[in-house]
Amino acid sequence: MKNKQLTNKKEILTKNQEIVLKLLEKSNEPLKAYSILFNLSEQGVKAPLQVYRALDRLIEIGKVHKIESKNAFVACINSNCTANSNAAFTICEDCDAVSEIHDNKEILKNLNYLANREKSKLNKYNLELYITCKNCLK
Amino acid sequence: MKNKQLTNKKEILTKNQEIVLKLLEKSNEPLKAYSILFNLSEQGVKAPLQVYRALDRLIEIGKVHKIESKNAFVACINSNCTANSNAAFTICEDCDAVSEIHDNKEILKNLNYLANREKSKLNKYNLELYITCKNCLK
DNA sequence: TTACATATGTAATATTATAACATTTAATTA
DNA sequence: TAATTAAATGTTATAATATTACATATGTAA
Ligand SMILES: [Zn+2]
Ligand SMILES: [Zn+2]
Ligand SMILES: [Zn+2]
Ligand SMILES: [Zn+2]
Repeated sequence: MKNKQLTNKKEILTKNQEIVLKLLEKSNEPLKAYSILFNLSEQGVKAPLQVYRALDRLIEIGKVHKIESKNAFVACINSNCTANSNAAFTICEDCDAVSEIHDNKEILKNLNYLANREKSKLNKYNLELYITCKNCLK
Repeated sequence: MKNKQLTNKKEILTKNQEIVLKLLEKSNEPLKAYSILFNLSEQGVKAPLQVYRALDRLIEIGKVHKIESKNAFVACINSNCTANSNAAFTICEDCDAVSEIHDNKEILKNLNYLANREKSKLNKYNLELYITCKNCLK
């Protein structure tokens, strides 16, 4: 048996998706698409499209998020995102450190309220908090 | 007296800033930088830099916001943004309508809480709510 | 097998944004 | 006022980000 049977088809990744995700997971900062491309050139990734296509899919299934204000990509560390595509990040304006916010039930509740107030339906959200982080405040 | 005296120096706009802001204010949707450029070509705006420089400044003083996930720009409709650079938007996934959220005190309170929880200081935030709007829900 | 959908490869090109440097205009100050 | 400095503008080129279009390959279902 080549590929073990998975209950969730979404979790079967193709080769390109796999190596892009691996790279993002071992990176400690968001990576840009062309940086991913250069990093993976020895693994057969030779064109922007290979990267963008893999990223598109990974984002679609919630394994990767795009930090819109940075045009950069991070692996998701919050198992819950897979379900709803929501994401919330803090971005330190001093040291550029980016981290995903885990416990965001309260946020979601508020945002749902905001959307409902205008009689519209919230599908997903993107939240970027620009902060000065603990270390940089010292 | 050519220019009336203003208490807040920030509100004196240069020619390019003025015409870019005017265009955004009369537009009913976010505009992309190159769309602004083409729109203003007859008014002497001939190079991307003229647009980007004006936008940078307008964003800095809170008169314009960038919708990061669309690389597009809108005039601020919330007098309060000038002070804090915060912005929150709803974006309809069906009809692309974008609108700025006015009353966001509650959001700010929540986000401050999130930042404080991690012992960091919130400087500003960018929030994009992807919704299905009132009209498109019908 | 055939038919279909999905994934991949490749080249070209579109879109968004900035760097570098020259010139002009406005604001300060000697 | 003239001289000095700072801010804004103009212009060209180029960098960085992302997509289109089309050819080929691979996997799946009938
Ligand atoms: Zn996540
Ligand atoms: Zn920091
Ligand atoms: Zn605003
Ligand atoms: Zn709509």
